[in-house]
Amino acid sequence: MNRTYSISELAEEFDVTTRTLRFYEDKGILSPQRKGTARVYGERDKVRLRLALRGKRLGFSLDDCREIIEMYDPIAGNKVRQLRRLQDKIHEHRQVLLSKREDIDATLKNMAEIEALCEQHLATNSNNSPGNNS
Amino acid sequence: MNRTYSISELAEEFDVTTRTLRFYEDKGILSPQRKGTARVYGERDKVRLRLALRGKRLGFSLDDCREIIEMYDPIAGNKVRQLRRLQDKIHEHRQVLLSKREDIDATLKNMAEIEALCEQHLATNSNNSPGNNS
DNA sequence: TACTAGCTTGACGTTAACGTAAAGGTCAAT
DNA sequence: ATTGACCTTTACGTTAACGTCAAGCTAGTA
Repeated sequence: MNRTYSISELAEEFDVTTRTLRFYEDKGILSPQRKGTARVYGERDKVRLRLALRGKRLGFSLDDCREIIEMYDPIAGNKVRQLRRLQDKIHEHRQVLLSKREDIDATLKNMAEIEALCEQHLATNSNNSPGNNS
Repeated sequence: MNRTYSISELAEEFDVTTRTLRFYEDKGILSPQRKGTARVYGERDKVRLRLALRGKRLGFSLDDCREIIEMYDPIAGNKVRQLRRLQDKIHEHRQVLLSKREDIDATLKNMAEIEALCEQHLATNSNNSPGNNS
């Protein structure tokens, strides 16, 4: 249990390069243990990497990703002030995420419209289309 | 009707710089008319710019954005082959969009979980918290 | 012991998406 | 006719997110 991973193992599992993993470490996203000089990644790193890549897919910068990931960090022992700040951050990010989802839904709707036009044209043209029917 | 816009008018309306508009023209996203050497933007340009910015917010590259935008172009007169290719593109993009939406929903869910923990800690700490209550 | 596989730290190169200055054209108003 | 507010093109600069060597350490194996 509590398996660990070498840099190339982790890279292969997430389909990124080792360069990327070292770069993310520089950016404060990953912080593997060391065995001698070699990096040793654990569960925590896997989770954070997964979150970072998810953030990237949504168009967030790595700095944004780090900010978001840090919100997942242990809450226990936090002062009230810090908890309130965390709440604020959550609300901000939620707004961004919701507006992104609206963008997606609008785009999906457009796609559906185009697709409908597409099928309509295919229906009217399929009977008497000039030229190739290969 | 059919108002036109100077480059700085359009830039202000969409809160981008004129450099960005010229850059998008280089990228084939915008193609304004000319009055002398000056650019004159119309409705079509506004639509395409809006689509491009929406794509960017979702993390698409400008090249991707152009591809997507071109799917909105007039369908009339297309051969069956091209209509089928358009359908394929739509299906591809729909998959990408749907997976992005899953990422968003997963993140929103995480946020909700963190928020719950947050409020839980605030509830248990609010009575006997040490230190400042400013 | 020599070799290979895998790890390390630099450090310079690259691409996308602009920023930013330079040098100049145009047109209405003073 | 000169000023000022725009516009133009050209071109070099910048930032993020890595890619791509180079040079060297290190642990297991033939």
